[in-house]
Formats: sequence, structure tokens, C-alpha cells
Amino acid sequence: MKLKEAKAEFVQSWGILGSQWGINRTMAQIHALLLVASDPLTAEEIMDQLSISRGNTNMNVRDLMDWDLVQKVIVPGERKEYFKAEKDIWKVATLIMYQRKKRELDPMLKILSQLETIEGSQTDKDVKAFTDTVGNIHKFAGQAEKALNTIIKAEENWFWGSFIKLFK
Amino acid sequence: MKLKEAKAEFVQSWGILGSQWGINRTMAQIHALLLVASDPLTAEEIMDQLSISRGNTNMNVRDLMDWDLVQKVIVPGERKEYFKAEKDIWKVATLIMYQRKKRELDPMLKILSQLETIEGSQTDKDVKAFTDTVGNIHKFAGQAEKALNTIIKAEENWFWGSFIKLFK
DNA sequence: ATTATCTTTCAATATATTTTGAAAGTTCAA
DNA sequence: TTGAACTTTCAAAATATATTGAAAGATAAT
Repeated sequence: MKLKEAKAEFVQSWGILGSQWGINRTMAQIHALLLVASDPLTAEEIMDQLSISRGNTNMNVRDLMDWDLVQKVIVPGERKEYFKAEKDIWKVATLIMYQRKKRELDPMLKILSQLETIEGSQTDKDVKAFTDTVGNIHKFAGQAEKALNTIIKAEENWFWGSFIKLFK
Repeated sequence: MKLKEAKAEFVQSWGILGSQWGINRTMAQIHALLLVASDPLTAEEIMDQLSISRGNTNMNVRDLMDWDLVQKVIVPGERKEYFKAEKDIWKVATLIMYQRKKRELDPMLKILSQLETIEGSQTDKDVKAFTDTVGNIHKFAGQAEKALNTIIKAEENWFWGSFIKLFK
């Protein structure tokens, strides 16, 4: 397989993966393109390689920068902006985890707390079914949140060293 | 807050969470409804509570059954089918992890393996950038897959006991 | 074998999301 | 300043996804 085909394949797959993760496909494709580029790319180059419009490129690059997955690179003496992706996969993973935790888990936890204070007797089986389920989910989500916080803060080596050994 | 409002709130939130996870909103709402129901519900009841059509209900309940998150319940002497959700949150979580792993991680791993065999010299910086990134992602994804397999197979108590202690 | 009850299917429709591209905005060199 | 080079915005168009509901398909009681 040639480099060019392989890149196209990778961009394609990363795009599908992204869309299953609730990230838009184009954003994931731009990310993929920058991940495997040896040097920073311009907006123009991204547009050409992915056959997408200028506006689309701009919006999605901005989103990637909001996620800290991509940075602007200024080349002295050049007018245009270049973009490069964070290539340390551990960092990429934790950045994504952080964003997803923020968007998904945190709001859920907030709501679950509120829902635990409903009126009514625990002897009412409907009330009991509700509080039991919500309580369990809350407990579980709380533990997941703790685990994620720790992972997000952890150093790469620590993860690769001790964490994985545990699961073998 | 009254039980009815609380249920509605929970269904709503679980639906949003689901859609961010790439699961369709209605499927997640039906799941939520069954999770907090004290008894199994009929298709009719689901339709009424969520104000959705019969066809939509049927399709999404079927998807939930494919995921093993929901089961049919036959009540002797009754013509219609009832549905109940798996309520053990640990099981719910592992069932979801399993499905997502299957849909997302596994296909990615397959493609990454293929991409590591590209033609060209490692002294070419473009080739090197590609193989480095793809290689790292592959390694990372492989570890994630192992960790997930272990978690999916693990017993609830084991998880709550030892795993969480590690992250404190 | 007929009918009443319940479930499933799927083409048409509705809704939500993404993309485009031209116009407006910005920046900087001359 | 001016204007060339580049970036950003956003309403309209295109695309993708979810929903409806009526018709067809089951199933079981009579």
C-alpha cells in the first residue's frame, strides 16, 4: 500500500470513528489529516485534501483548537496560518476524555443529584423503583467521574506502567 | 419534586446523554423509561408516555433487545408483550461498553493493522510521520481493547473493590 | 376457518445536522 | 490610507437521520 492511499484510508476511518463518538465527521477527518502530516498544513491544503469548503474547514479547525487537539503555527515571514495536531496519543486521548466528561458525565451528575430528592414514601413501590435506579446510576457515575479525573491527570508512564498490569 | 416530573426529567436527560453517545435519542428515552419503571411496560404504554408512534416504539425496543438491555416479558393469560430493562447498572454499563467496543474499537484495530505495512523508506519523513502516528495509535488502541475486555468480563464486586481504590 | 388482537415493516415525511460559498471582516505591507 | 492576502461568518442548500402511520404479517381464541 502506498503512503497516499494509506493516509486516505486512515482519514476515512478516523472520520467514521469520530462520528460514532458524537464528533462530526469532518472535524475528525481534519484531525486525522493533521495527525499523520509530517509538517503543519494551511487551511488551503486541508480544503484541497479533503475536498471541503473554506468555511467548513475554518469552523472545524476552530473546534479542534477549542478542544486543544490542534494548534496554530505561525511561520515567520509568512502571511498565512498553519495548523498542527497534538501527536502524543496519550495527550490526545486525555483531551478527548476531558471534553466528553465535561459534555456528558458532568451534566448528568448534576441532574441525578436533583432527582434523588423526590417526594413520596419509600414504601410506594413506584417511588422505590425510581430512587433505587437513580441512586445506583448516581453512585456509578460518581465513581466513573473519579476514575476519569485520575486518568486525565495521570502521567503517561504511570498509566502504561501500573494501570494496564492490573488488567491482564 | 413529584415522581412524575422526576421521571420525565430523567427520561429527558438520559435521552440527551444517549444521543451524545451516538445512540438515538428515542432508544435512550425508552431505556430510561423502563429503567425507572417498577413493572414491565407494554408497547402501548411506552407510546403514550413518550408520545411516539407505534413503529418507532417497535424499532427502538427491538434495538434495545439486540443490545440485551431490554427483555420481553410474557405474562401468562395476556395477549400483549411486556418489556423490562436490565436494572443492574454494572451490567448495563458493561453491555454498552461491549457494543461500543464492537462497533468502534474493533474495526479501527483491524484497519490500523493494515496501515502499518505501507511501502516506502523510513528515512522519508512523510512515511516516518505516518508510521509513527499510526503505530502509536495502534499500540494505544490495543491496550484499550485489553483493558475493556477485562472490565467487561470482571465481576461487579471486584470492580468496586479493588479497581476504584487505585484511583483515589 | 374466521376474526379480533397485537406486532412488524417500510415508503413517505419530518427533523436535525452539516456544508457551502459569497460577502464581510481582518491584518499588514507598501 | 489603500488594497492584496488571508480569515471568519452565516443564511441557504444539501445531506443524513429519525419518525410516522397505514398496510401487511403474525398469533391465538372462538
